[in-house]
Amino acid sequence: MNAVSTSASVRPEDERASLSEVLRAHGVGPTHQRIEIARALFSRMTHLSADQVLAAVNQRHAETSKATVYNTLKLFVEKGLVREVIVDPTKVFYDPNTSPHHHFYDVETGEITDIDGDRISILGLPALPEGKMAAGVDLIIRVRSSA
Amino acid sequence: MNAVSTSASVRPEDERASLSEVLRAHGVGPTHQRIEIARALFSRMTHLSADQVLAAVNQRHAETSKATVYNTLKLFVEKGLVREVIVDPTKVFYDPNTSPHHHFYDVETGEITDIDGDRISILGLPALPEGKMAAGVDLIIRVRSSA
DNA sequence: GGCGAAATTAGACAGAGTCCAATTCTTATC
DNA sequence: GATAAGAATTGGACTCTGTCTAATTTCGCC
Repeated sequence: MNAVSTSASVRPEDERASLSEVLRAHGVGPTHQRIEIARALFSRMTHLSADQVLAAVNQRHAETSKATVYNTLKLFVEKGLVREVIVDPTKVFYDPNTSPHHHFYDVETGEITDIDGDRISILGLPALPEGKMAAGVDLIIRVRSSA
Repeated sequence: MNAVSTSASVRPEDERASLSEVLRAHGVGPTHQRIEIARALFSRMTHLSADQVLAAVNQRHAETSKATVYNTLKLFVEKGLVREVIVDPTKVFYDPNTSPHHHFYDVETGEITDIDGDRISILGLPALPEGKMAAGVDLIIRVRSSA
């Protein structure tokens, strides 16, 4: 289950209010733009790149600048609202699913699919380097069409 | 053990000849530039970005263009001479170690360290998506200075 | 409503990587 | 060793993602 559930019966103003709550709960002051960006991510629950977020948010009429999208995504990552997924050398994806999980990455189509973290154990990891602490474990399985 | 061992006693012309052999063995026609790029990677055995390779190759006097470095690194990846390591959203690293292994990535310093693949088992991986085959498994442990 | 702080903005900028048409090199053949 | 055909290399313009900045707008609070 995730931070925001988006059932079909939620009235738009209630959705905005509940997104506002979620932002506040994570120490993020809610603004129009941040709420729209959060909605773009949480209502889709897929992995979006910054420019996909920009396009989604400005779909009807432009309201949010590129700078704000980048600022906000960075802020959301810091505050733990979304996770960065780095699998593609040309752009970063943002993942509204923050529970521990891993990814399939289709190198041909660019498609990213979640792998539930519960089912996976990684055995035999060596000790972390001296004076370091873990900041995240990303397991990425690259796949392509079978011949 | 790796494709090319570089002991201190190897004469430069022998090193070039043996790199030539390695390239041919992987279906890559040897040229001056490709040999120099291979040497930059294999003599260091560390993870280099494209522009670090460019700088290394042109250290004494410029001899190889940016386009060639990019073309060649892509070719080396296709032919299995080096592996791409995608951990940093701003640049790709190239890893001359092609045996199965994983990486520590220090998010503060950018340092990349190998984790021997022999010691690690990943349990519980789900079936690959329909019609897909694995193209690589990358486990990345992000680390930072402990508080 | 008004004020100070925080957020947003347009657009210039930076850096990694790509593309292209012209040139140069490799290699196979003689 | 010379030649010709194909392969590789080149500079430089270009694209794209992401950053920066100074000016403006909005937010939260009294």
